[in-house]
Amino acid sequence: MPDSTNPPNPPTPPNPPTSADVARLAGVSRATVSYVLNNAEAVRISEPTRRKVRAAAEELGYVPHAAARSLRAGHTRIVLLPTSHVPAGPLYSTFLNELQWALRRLDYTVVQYGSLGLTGDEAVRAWAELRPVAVISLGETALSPHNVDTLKRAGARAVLTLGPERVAGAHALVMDQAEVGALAAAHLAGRGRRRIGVVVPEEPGLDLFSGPRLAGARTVPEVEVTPLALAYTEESAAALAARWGELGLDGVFAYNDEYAVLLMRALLDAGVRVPEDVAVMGADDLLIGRLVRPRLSSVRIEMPSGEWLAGLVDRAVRVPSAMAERYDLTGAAAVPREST
Amino acid sequence: MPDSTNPPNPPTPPNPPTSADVARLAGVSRATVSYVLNNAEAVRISEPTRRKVRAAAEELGYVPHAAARSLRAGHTRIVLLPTSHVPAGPLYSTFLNELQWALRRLDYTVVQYGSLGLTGDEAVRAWAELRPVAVISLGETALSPHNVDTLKRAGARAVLTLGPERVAGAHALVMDQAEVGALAAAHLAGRGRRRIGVVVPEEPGLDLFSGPRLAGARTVPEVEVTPLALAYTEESAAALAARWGELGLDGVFAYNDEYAVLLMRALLDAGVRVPEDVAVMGADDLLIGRLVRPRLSSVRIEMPSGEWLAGLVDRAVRVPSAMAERYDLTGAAAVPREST
DNA sequence: TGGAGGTGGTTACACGTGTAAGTGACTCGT
DNA sequence: ACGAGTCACTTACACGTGTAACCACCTCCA
Repeated sequence: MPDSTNPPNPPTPPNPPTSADVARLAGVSRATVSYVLNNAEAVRISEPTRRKVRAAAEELGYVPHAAARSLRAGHTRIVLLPTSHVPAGPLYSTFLNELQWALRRLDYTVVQYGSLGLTGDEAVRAWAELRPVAVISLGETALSPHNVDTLKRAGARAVLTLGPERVAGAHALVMDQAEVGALAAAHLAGRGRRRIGVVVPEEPGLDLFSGPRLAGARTVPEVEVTPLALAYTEESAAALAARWGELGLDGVFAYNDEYAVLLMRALLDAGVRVPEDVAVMGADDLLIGRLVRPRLSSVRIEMPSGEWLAGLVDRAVRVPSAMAERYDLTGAAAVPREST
Repeated sequence: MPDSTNPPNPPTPPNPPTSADVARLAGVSRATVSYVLNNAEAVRISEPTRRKVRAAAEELGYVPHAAARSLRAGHTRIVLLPTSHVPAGPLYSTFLNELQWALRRLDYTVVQYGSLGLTGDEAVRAWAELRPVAVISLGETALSPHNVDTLKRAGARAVLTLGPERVAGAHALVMDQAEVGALAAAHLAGRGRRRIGVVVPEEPGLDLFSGPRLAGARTVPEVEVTPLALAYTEESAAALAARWGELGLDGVFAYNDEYAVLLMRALLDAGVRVPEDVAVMGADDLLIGRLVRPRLSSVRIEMPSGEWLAGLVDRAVRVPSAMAERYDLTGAAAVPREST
């Protein structure tokens, strides 16, 4: 018993108070404290005792220990969100924010976990240590069926993947980014363009999106595709615009409205006319595309709302069986404006 | 012992394997398992035994239970990041991302925690349950000294606040958003403008930034300030531009480059000339401001890098005493371009 | 031969919590 | 007056881990 005669503000706070401390101060057993503080209804505790316990807890500033609690309970309410280290565009980042917020509202604890330089297996084991009740893999690293198994053995009741294809054992939200590229290329082809460039961001971490979008553009037979690396800086865009003539392109699909606006600006500054000399197309239908002149053509994507996904996770956790294994989030449409 | 004769793929995975299961399979005691798997050097274990244990752990897919571990250890490596539910601009959101990534690299577990509709005290108690080793309050709700005390009693070795003023007991990163507003207003005044509007976003959650920026603008004696509510949509901007004439303003400071670009577009579309009729000024010096015409004047802000802040947190955790109580992150400068 | 010292383990406890099962005191109906 | 039944608690165990303390065995030297 190290703390006799509690000073009001000890210079070195000794230890977080436990329910045993509360029990001692209230003059009851630890079990009673637990019953009172958890509002147990099956056990009858007199009102005066309840007040004593609550007062003692208040005075000590008692806060239960989440780790001990979930150790005892055998499960957590942690939802693991392995994220890459790049913001990946406003559309995606808004979605992510919504998702976190909605999960919090459903009383889950959201834990962000970057996989660092670890291999897939190492990363998954690190995730499993937290015993998350659900994992939402956003596709930075594709999960193997074995990984899904590891997570489920560690107590995960739901493993969701958001990516281009489905993973065995997990619930999959299949969203086909290839279709975005295909729509863009088809739209450019419809405008009579035949030799188009596809901007691939140099920033790492976007591969999951940029790869399929490029591949999708290649599936359109009428056009010939040239990949173009571009960093999200004015210098990089100016350099690309400077060698534009020798590329011989009459259309360009720029991965994203942000990259598209950047490139279009550089092209205009270099004297290339849009859309006369080159048609420019973005994606994600961001507000910025409507604020520039000429207005940017784009591809609108149906992102699921964060609330919807959070609700899906919640259902999957509560009734793991009664869930579809695959949800198709197809829904993209070209939005023609002035730049094509 | 429910699992005799382990089938390779049981349809219902029974329970996550524990170190006791590993010990049983390897034919050693649980302590030996712990020593081997944690590479304890103080205890001597023969090489054949080590291999047996590792093999057993591998076969069972054993993953340690983080909650049990940190319960025993008496501390965690959780860094709590109470965030608001709005992205709050690219500058800030990039910073946040950097921070999370850097913390992960230092082997901390980042937990995002929105405070929902809870009161300050309730929210802080919810945070304390996780026994985080550090809390980085990003100022959504200002912490009271009592709150800081609660967190420290719960084991937090460092509480950092990022906001306009310092909180007793916590390490403070004081970044004065008022200066941003003052600089913008002063710059407009220097261009001869006297009646300026200050755009205040209608989106909730930005109050912490927009409030001080507005107040800062008001500290400049030469100008008269009119607050202007604006949502981040084209409709809202168009509506504001439509009644521009009756406002009688010759300058506007728009909180953010994004809001500035939005408003400037609407003004130009409504026939208001920039900068002849009205000078427009943004903040945060985003790339977008350099891509529009006329180029947007802005206020550049020295945000600390995420790595820097992560390093600071790490030092605060390891040597709580040897730390300054206050860091001033002042460093803003007007960046004149064509819109003023 | 016998004790000192090293080798390779094991036994036992603590961390903080939730809850099933048990217990003593009191009331009540016959 | 005495078993049955309620009330208001307490006792005891389990969750999974790390580590200090203990112990059996072997080797080596006096």
